[in-house]
Amino acid sequence: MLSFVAIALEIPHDVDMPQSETTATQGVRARARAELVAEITRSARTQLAESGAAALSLRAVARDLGMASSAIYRYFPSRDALLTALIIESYNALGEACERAHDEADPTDLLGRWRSIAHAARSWATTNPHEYALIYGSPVPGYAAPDDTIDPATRIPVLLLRLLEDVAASGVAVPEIGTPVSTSLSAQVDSMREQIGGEIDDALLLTGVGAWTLLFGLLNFELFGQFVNTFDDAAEMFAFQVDAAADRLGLVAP
Amino acid sequence: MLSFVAIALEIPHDVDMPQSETTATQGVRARARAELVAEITRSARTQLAESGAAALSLRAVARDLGMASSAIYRYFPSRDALLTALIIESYNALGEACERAHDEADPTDLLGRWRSIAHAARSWATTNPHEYALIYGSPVPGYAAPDDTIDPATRIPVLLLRLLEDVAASGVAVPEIGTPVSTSLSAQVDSMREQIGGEIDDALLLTGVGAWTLLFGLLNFELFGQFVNTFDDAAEMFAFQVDAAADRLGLVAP
DNA sequence: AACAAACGAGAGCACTGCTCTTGGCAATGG
DNA sequence: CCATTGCCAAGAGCAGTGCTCTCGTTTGTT
Repeated sequence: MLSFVAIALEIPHDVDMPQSETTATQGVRARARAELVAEITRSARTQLAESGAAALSLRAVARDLGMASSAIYRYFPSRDALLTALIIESYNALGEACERAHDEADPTDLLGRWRSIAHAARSWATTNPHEYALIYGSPVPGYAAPDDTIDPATRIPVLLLRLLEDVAASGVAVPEIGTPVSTSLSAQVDSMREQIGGEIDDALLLTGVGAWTLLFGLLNFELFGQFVNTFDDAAEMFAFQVDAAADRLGLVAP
Repeated sequence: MLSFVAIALEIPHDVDMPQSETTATQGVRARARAELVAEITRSARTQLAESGAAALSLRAVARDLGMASSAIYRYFPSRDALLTALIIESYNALGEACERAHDEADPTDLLGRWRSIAHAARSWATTNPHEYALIYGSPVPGYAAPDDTIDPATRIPVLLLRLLEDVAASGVAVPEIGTPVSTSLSAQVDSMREQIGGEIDDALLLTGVGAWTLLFGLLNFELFGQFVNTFDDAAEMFAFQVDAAADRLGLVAP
């Protein structure tokens, strides 16, 4: 059967589980429930890491946990809900890995911070390819990402925006872009700047979006097999393109 | 039942179907077989376009064609084989769309040729999102792309390389890259240049890879929902980044 | 005409997500 | 303190899937 004792100790990434607000006061009932939810996601995460998202089976996690498949539905209303939990976990794991790498870098070394983020992202993606595919690959069939996922998904953009703000504040000269910004695009950038409330000018922001897009374009190409037979050691190509993007942002070693 | 007559007329893209080498001489048997294969892929393609790859069901196409599900296995050994045929078709459709757009542009207008390719790719991707996801999204579960797919997949890289060769031959000054090329990466580029046999120097080739990666990174972000709530009109962002990449390649309007 | 290969249909297996019902246990209210 | 209410696990069952095997039938070749 289930062993409730050893479970609460090993919840890997701190994903906001539905463990209400009370942990001990609200009785053992709610706690056992939270632990079981964690146990289900743990088993599902293992299955995802081994075989990928499409092979994730509710019945298999039920077997793994030694319970009836129908009992899973007491904790997750559908397979998509379980997948959503895994998506949120993956976004948070990737975001946390990048944030930690970023925060370990010298704050005054803007180039080092950018490199840390980029290589942390690649490191996480290559060691967790199925989780990466889950969040940056094609969305699962007819599955629309619920609102719960957009917040964890913004961790990396937010992190990059923090970096861009420091770039803007540092006063380094961002290379000119030889491309005019249409009024429509400028309006979009304005509304975006309003949301984040920083002081990043159009050129830097748009170049940053390009760097962000290139970063994950590289990871997609590497992990989804577009580089095979051509750049089999994608690490070198990745490092180069990351540095090239940094150059466009005006990032230089201190 | 099946209507063999009207089928052979509307095979959309010229995918190399297993129609042996003889079309009329080898009897009606082989022809009926080829037509049925085409009919199966046609139905599967419709189902893919409507509901996505994961929802593609062999039994559903069998029902659509009015035949037993087991009969499908006379033509495709597995569901993955059917998916592979659709992947090849999609690669060819996208490649052909880009090639046609490219060939319609003024050959001396290098910027126009790049823009044509990029916007043709986006146009195809946005009108065929499920097909796009099939080839540029996460690979289906434990499914390894067979060798038949790598050839159609190279159509776009080949097309871009053709363009880069003309850029190199045109003698326009490609902007310097402020990033050193490691010896290991240089070796990879050398072996790649050996395969394609052109005269594109390291900087141009690597910048081209960056442009190629950025192009599909943008499409992935747009189609897989990473731009929602931020750049809802991804067309503007796409056009800007495409032009910015062109600028890095030294492409200018004639 | 005889034979062999290809073929379509059906039954069946193991699997999936999901629903409904049944019976037991825990937490709370009178 | 007992009874009621709600939570929970389990089982059966439904509709669907990919895939296999067998069994007649059709088709093409010798």
